[in-house]
Amino acid sequence: MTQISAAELEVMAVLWAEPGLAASDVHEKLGDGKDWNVRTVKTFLARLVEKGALTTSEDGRRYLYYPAIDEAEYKGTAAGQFVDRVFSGRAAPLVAHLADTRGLTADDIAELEKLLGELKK
Amino acid sequence: MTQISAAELEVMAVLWAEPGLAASDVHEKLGDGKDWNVRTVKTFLARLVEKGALTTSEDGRRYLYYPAIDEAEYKGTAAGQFVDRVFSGRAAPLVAHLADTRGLTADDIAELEKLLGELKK
DNA sequence: CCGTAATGACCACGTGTGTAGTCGATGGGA
DNA sequence: TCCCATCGACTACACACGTGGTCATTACGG
Repeated sequence: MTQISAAELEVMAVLWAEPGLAASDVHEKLGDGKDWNVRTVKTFLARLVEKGALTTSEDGRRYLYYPAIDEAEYKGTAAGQFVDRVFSGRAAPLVAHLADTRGLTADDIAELEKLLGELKK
Repeated sequence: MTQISAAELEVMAVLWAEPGLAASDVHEKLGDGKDWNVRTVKTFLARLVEKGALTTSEDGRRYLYYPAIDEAEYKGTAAGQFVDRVFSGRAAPLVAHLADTRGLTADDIAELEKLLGELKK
């Protein structure tokens, strides 16, 4: 599984949210904050296709892009790798650190409790 | 804050666990699994010093290396960045994904519950 | 005392990544 | 009809990273 870089991941996020966009559309959606040249965005799209993370369908003389990997699956794997890399595989300290440095909201805590309740079953 | 790469982080882990080692000691401690050439380890050490993540003290004709950044602080920041990058800043989905793809152990769950109990206060 | 092994300083090199430019084709508005 | 904006294809390039080599020096065991 070739790695998806930080910048490429932002492109994936756009297409996970709204599959079937053309390069210029992706560029537009990214506009918020990111001010990448449209050619830069096209480079990322091309690399993601090369990596097998996106597929294309032709639409006239342009391409529409679709995610070829599942969002949930990717994120799960990424989370696992991160926990391994930084926290030696232990999830609890990760949550502790998150709580510490950025403060979990009450909502986060409630959500986590609900989650734990389900996990215990 | 220049980024610390995956390989460099393993070196940091050794020195966080046991500060004041020489390059060859670090190489030895890494032996487990990693079979990096001692020169490779030295490259990482040098780069970490350059990045300001380590400091050195001379010990005869060699250096002893000490972490210059705090472990907990680094991990907290890294966790925050990861959650931002991959989970749009939401911690709960991250835990959900971890639970999903790698299965939290009963111990993990217990630890998280304890943590949440404290956070609620 | 002498050679060997280890040390730091510096160098190398292929691949990935962020950031874009050039070029030839082409669809659409003036 | 004709020119421009836009598209994909290809190219560029500096810096990071993983991996390790060379070289001159020096401490230590025999």
